Amino acid sequence: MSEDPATHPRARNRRGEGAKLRDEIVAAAAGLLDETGDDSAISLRSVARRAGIAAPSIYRHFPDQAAIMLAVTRSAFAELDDRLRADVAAAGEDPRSRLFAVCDGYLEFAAAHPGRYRTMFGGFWKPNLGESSVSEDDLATLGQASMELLAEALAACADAGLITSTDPSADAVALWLGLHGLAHQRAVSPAFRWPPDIAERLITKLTGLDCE
Amino acid sequence: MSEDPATHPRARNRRGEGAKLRDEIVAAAAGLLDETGDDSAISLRSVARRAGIAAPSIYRHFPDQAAIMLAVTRSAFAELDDRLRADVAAAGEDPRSRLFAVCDGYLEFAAAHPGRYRTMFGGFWKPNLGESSVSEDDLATLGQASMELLAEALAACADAGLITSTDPSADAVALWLGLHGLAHQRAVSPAFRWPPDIAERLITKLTGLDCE
DNA sequence: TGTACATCAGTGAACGCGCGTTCACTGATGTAC
DNA sequence: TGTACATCAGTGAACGCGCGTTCACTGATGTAC
Repeated sequence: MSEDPATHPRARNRRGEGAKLRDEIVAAAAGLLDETGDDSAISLRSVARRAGIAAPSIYRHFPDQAAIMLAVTRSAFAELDDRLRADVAAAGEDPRSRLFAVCDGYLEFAAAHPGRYRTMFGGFWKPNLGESSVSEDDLATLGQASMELLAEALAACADAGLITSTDPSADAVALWLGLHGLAHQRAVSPAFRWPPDIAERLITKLTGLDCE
Repeated sequence: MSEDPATHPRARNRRGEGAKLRDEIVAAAAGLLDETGDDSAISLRSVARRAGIAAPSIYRHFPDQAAIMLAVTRSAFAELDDRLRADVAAAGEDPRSRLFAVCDGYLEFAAAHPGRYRTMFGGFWKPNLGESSVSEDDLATLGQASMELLAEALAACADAGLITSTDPSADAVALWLGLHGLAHQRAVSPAFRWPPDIAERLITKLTGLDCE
């Protein structure tokens, strides 16, 4: 990362450390996404260029180009999940603080990585299933962990009597949809004049809790 | 439309009616979007093939490929706006019915044309501004009409005392974000097990009105 | 300790493809005289 | 009314490009003896 690939092509890994390149490839793709915000800018060749390697070198680590996209998406979801878990842990024991921590963390992640966020949830890049190495299951399980984290935080508020809900898991989906709508659309249309308190407004309405 | 372009290439327009082809090109692009749901499947050449014409014929009507995307997006927004206006007019004078008519119409449009919806709001296909014929203003004004329609319907409910709002226009944005989150994510992940009442749940929370 | 060799990380050249765009054109149709 | 001609709608061939992928390869590094 400290080397400029254009001038110092990159040192080859030592024997037995070839797997390191795999991570560098994923990082290069994530970097491209964050910078261009356009997943059509991610080609096997552009990722290779950015990683400072020849295009065919990718095939030692990924069977095809869809596999790179899956790997970068998976790693982005894992990063989101880690972040949310850390946020909720840092929020202490109060269910209400924990719920807000998840919501805020979610929105901050999307704001910090709009390009990656769009790729995670945009539903484009979808490989021609069957022609590529990526299966339907690979895609279906992607957002699950973060969704469950949100559902747990909301259920804890219901258990504590802070909110009343006829169906906490459906309410969690509704809350997530609102967060997603905001996160996604802010990534897509940063120029829109968003009301400054739009996040609090949305969260308040969807959780039934005041933001204080 | 009744002709199969593969077998009957299409009759050339009469003199003075060349502009008809413009509409056919836009319709072909919209058709591709609805069928494939993938805006990378829309190339100048794929649109030409579908319209039953040679690729260069497009240049009589559009300066470049970004202009086609803008035209098809514009026409999709116009279609959505027309639909919502018709729905709200059909709902009569009750502000509450009118508001629900806009919300339901919005979600139905997205469900009926998921591919087009993703292209309208997905924020991909964004042309390299400056290199193409499409300007930033062209993009900024796109969703405005429908957004205003929603804001008016919500403001009418506030005026009628059906809801209390500290800021009706910000609440309209929040409501729209929820609708968009649901519309978008249903288009992207139709396989997810959405709670059956998710739309009512979301609209109830965001408007502060019961769906009865 | 020295050396032959298998393994491993990564490369360079080439392929066929679909793309956006350009160019000079064709042939039907309406119009001026 | 007939005919020459300008206009218009649309075409076919070609271009250069970046793409994903394949192939046979290179050269450094660790290991067996």
